[in-house]
Order: sequence, then C-alpha cells, then structure tokens
Amino acid sequence: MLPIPFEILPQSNIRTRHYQAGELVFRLGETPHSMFFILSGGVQLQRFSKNGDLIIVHRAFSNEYFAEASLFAEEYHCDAFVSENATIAAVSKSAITELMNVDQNFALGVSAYFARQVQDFRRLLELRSIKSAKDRVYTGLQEGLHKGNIMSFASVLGLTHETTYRALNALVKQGYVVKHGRGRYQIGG
Amino acid sequence: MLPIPFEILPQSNIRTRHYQAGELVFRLGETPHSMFFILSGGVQLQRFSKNGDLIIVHRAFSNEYFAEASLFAEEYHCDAFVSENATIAAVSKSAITELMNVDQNFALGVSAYFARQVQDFRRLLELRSIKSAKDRVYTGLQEGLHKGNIMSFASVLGLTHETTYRALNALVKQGYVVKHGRGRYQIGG
DNA sequence: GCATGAATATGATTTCAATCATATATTATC
DNA sequence: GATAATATATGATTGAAATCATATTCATGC
Repeated sequence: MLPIPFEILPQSNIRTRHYQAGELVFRLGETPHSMFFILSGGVQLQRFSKNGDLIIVHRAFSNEYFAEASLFAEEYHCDAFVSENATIAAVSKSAITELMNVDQNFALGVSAYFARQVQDFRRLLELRSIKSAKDRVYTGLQEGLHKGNIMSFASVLGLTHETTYRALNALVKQGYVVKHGRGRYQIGG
Repeated sequence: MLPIPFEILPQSNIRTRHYQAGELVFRLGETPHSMFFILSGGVQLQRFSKNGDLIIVHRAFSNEYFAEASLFAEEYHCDAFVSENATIAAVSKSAITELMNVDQNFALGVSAYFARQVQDFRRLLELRSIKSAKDRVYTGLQEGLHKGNIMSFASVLGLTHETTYRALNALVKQGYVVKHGRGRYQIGG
C-alpha cells in the first residue's frame, strides 16, 4: 500500500481517514506523532507570517508523503490545510523510528528514500533554472518527466499549459520531437 | 569539520583533495565509494542525453554535499565535473553505512539530515513558483532567506540581482520593507 | 447518443522580468 | 593611499511567457 521502504510497516501502524476540504490535519506547534501519505485529494502546508500573510510552504497531492521531516522534529512548524477533499494515511512516527532502531536495513531504506528525494528535487530545481520554455520542455522530455498528461507535465516544468503546448509544437516543427498523436510526444527526430 | 550528523565520523574516513577546474571527481557508471563535501570551489553533476546534449543535473558549491544519493546506489548515473578549482572532502560510503548499522542514533541523524533537506527544497520550489518578483522577494525575506548579500539572495530566489534590487526598492516605497542602509533590508513597515 | 466537463491546441495581447548599460559605493589588494 | 574588483543601485529596451479567448477533441455520466 505505501511505497517502499514503508510498505513493510504492519498495518496496525497506519490509520486512514477522510478529510473535508478546509480541515486541518495538524496544527503548528502540535507534537508530531505521524507522517502522512495522501491516497487522494490535496493538502497544503502553510503558516502565517508575522504580518499575517499566508505563506504556502508546500502543496502535496495523491501518492505523495508530507510532513516527513517532522519525523525528526519536536513540533510541527506549519498547519496542514486540506485543499481538496482527501483520504490520508497517518503512519506512526514511533513505529518508524523503532523499526529503524531494530532493522538496519529499514533504516538504510529510509535514508535512501529521503536521499533519493533530495536528488529529485535538485534535478527539478536545475530544470526550472532553464529560462527558455522550449529548452525546458525539451530537457523535461529527456529526463522522462512527461508521464501523465500535458497539464501535469506543464506543472512539473513550472510552465503554463499553453506555453508547454506551444513549445512542444515548436520542437516538433524543428524536428527535435515527434508527435505520435494527440498529447503524445516523444524525443527524437 | 563536516556538518552534523557526519561530524562524528573518524577523520580516517575522510580524504581531502584539490581539483583543477575541468577535472572529474567521478564518472557515470563508476561504483560509488564516497559522498562528497565541497570545502571550496564548484562542481556540476552532468550527463549527456541520447542526442549528445549536455544536461546539468545539479550545481554544488562551498559547504555543500553532493552525490549523497549515491550512498545508496550501485553506480553513479552522472559525471561530477569541477567547474571551479575546488577542495573536496570524500567521505567513505562504507564508513557511513557501517556506522549506521552500529549506531542507531547516527542512522536517525542521517535520515533526519536528508528529510530536512527535502523540506528545504520543497519550500524553495514553492517560493520559486511565485511569479511576481516583488511577492517572491517579500516572501523570501519573510522566510529569512536574506542572510548574506543581495546577490546571493537573488540567486536563491531565482531572480537576477537587478530585478531583486528593484523589487526591494518597490517594497520599501510601499512600506512593506524598511531599508536600514545600503544592502540592508528588513520586513516591516 | 447526448450533455457536461476536461484536455489539447492555437490565436491575440499584455506584462514584467531579463538584458544591456551606466554610475556609485564599498571592499580587497598591492 | 591608489587600483582593481565587487556589490549596490537605477535607467532604457526587449523578448518571451503569461494571460485571456476560442475551438476542437476526447472522456464521463446520465
């Protein structure tokens, strides 16, 4: 059910719940007892600045974890606001840390999981540093980030979908990309 | 010498070397034996696409680790190209994983280190998703990212320094930010 | 099969950050 | 203390992505 390495945790350590949009999964200042995995819906981690402005720290959606870092923190430093009706699995923090103490392989797996994420984020940031939409779309294709539809590809790239469609079109015209059908693009000319 | 949690590793597991710009620290396909920490200089992790285009996966500079993820990988999947003459500490991979197996606290520390990084990257991505330069600079100030000078603040924000100066100026004029002196800006009006 | 909504696609216009240029203040170096 | 290098700052111009608009194709539900 959960992605590796957390799939080996006994089901008893996972509690799944539905949330309505607008609910809070946790609040700033509370003591973390869980890490969360979104089965469906959306959550945004947010806090308010001294001036009262809303700061969105992270938005998470289906099949993503959030609040992993609070596994190792004394308290949450933001609110988890449900932005779309969601089903969320709460994974027990103590179960994870205890298993890490017992099972070295699991401990390595957890580190590897986070290290891998760091790697992915760096790659994404580097991709976003590419100014030209055409180059960014092309590199995104090369990196295999066009998995689902163009809309989500565009959002990974940090571009509007219109700009992404146009860039794809231009790349096809220039022969860098082939179009196999509506919404189906692939590197190669 | 190294940042926590790696500071407790015996010095014998760390080998420091100078590199000239243009050298490779490691090559794609090699077996990882180390994770690296840059004492000075710069490195870019890069690979070449099927079409022969250079893809820069990550650029790392002073006081940053790179290739952490390869701690848990079978082989490097990019080259580490020295972009500026550098002094780099190689931290033994086996020393880290062995210590993780023995010392649960260290294992937790390693996980926490990566988890924290994931958190930071998410925050940075969310910040970069703010379109307006003024809003981005303002939020960056709120998040405490203006530590050194404006140039480095601008590069964290992913903006040119000119745009950053202008945005700061505008924020001061609108009363959202106060200027204490040349290059010294602070939230508040 | 028809209606509704979403994704794909492209056109017209606008906006705003990047770019290029220049000036001044500050720090570092000899 | 003079010189060079860097950071701060601002002005003018440009270009490319965002925005707004519209059409078409495809999927989904009734």
